[in-house]
Order: sequence, then structure tokens, then C-alpha cells
Amino acid sequence: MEGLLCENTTIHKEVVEKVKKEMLEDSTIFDMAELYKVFGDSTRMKIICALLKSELCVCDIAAITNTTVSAISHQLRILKNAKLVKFRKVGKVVYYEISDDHVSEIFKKGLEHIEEI
Amino acid sequence: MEGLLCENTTIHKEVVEKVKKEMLEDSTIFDMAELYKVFGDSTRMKIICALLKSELCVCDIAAITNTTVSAISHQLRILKNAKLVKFRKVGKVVYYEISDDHVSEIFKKGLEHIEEI
DNA sequence: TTAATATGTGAACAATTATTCAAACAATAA
DNA sequence: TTATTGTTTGAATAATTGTTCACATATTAA
Repeated sequence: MEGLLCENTTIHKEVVEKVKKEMLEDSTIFDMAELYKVFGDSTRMKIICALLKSELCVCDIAAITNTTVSAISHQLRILKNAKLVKFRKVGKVVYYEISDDHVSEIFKKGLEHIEEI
Repeated sequence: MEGLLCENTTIHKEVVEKVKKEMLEDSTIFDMAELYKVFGDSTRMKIICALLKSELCVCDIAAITNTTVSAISHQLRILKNAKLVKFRKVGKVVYYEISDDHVSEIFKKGLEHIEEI
């Protein structure tokens, strides 16, 4: 008859309009998705899980997670870009740690969810 | 000299052993990563954001997110599998809603993090 | 200087994944 | 029954992404 995407939005027109107004900015939602994407990988989650216990150097993390140093380094860059970890350099050794409390809070909420299903 | 992955784990051997013991099970970390992966997509995040405001049918969600019904339906299946949404059927229409409080809590923590950087 | 070690990085490959399109299914109306 | 509408689904395509490998960089020691 008419539209392309969805013929029957008229069914709940008011609700649709109301929710549309209340929605977050597209860019905000995009940024949130990018953040969760960083959590959405087992290797990175292991890194986060380890760093929540202690500050660690790259080799420590590789040993704990049973992964190559190179793979860890690549993933640490992603965690750095997302501001989930920070680091300090002591000679050749780079120590990483979790950057702020949000990380552990998000981590905990995720754990709660999968444990209570 | 010796090992393959990491020569210098001896540097912080005690820390590594301690953290290894405290780590979550691999399967738990895997499940958590799978959960966050679901949040790690803009379309799904829009769906979650919309459903946090109101129960909605598939067409409503497509209209609100400016996406095709088919794409939404595919993503709803993923959200369903992850137990992030539940649904009820009324005639031809299927209404979706957020399944529990963890979803909104994880959502909020993510929003806090990106807003405070 | 040269050697050794910790970390970072670019390219390549394999694997995963979001969307589109067409078609199916399900429920209601005519 | 047939037609219409809301939703689901399978296959195909394009795009993204994690790991590996080789190499580069940075720091310290000899």
C-alpha cells in the first residue's frame, strides 16, 4: 500500500513517537556499543579479570591467560584506546592496571547476569 | 633460552600464581564475553534502549530504529537467545520487553562510563 | 658498541557477523 | 477458500576482527 519499512506503525503510533523522543542520541548508543564490544572477547575479558586482581606486566598477563605476548599486546592496545586500562613504564617493563571503577562495576553486573540465569 | 610464550614470567612469579588461582573459570569468562558481545552492536543497543522505555512490537522497533523489520527480527533472536528480552504474542503481533533488571543495570553502567570519560 | 629482553606493530589469514533479499510461516479477515 | 498482514528465517554478501608471524622499537647490560 504505502510505506517501505513498516506498514503498521500506525498501530502504536503514540508509543513510537514517545519512545523516539526519549531515545538516546545515535552517537551515544554507538559509543556504548563500542564500549561493550571491547568486553565482548574472551581474551580481553581474561585480561580484565586478571587486572582486577592485580597490576600486571604484559608477560604476566600472557602467562596467566596462556596466550602469546603479541596477542596480548594487540588486545591491550584496544583496552587502552577504550580507556579501560592505564599503564606505567618501568625500564623495559610496562605495567597495566584497570583505569577506573566503572570497569569493575560493568564486569560485576555481567557476572551477576550470567550467574542468575 | 627455554620457554615459548614468555621467558620472563619468573620476574613476578608469585603474582602470576596468585592471580591464576583467583581467576574465574574459563567457561564463566567465555559466557560473560558472549553476553557483552550482544550489547556490542549499535542496532541491538538501540533495541535495548527502546525497550527500556516501553514494551514494543517488532514493527514499532523497526520504526523507532529506522531499520528493516527483517534486520530487527534477526537481532531480536540474538537478544532472545541471550535471555535479555522476553516476548508475548497477541494475534499476529509479538510484543517484546526487557527480561530483567540486570539489562538496565549493565546499560546504565556503560552509559556512565562513556559519559564520564 | 653489541647482545639480550620486553613490548609494540603491520600484514595476512581465517573466522565471525550484520544486513539484505526472497521466501516462508502464522494469524486474521473477507 | 483466498488475501492480507506481522513476523521469522535461510542463504548470500560484505565487512569486521582476533591471532599469528615476522620484524621493529626501546631499554638495559656487558
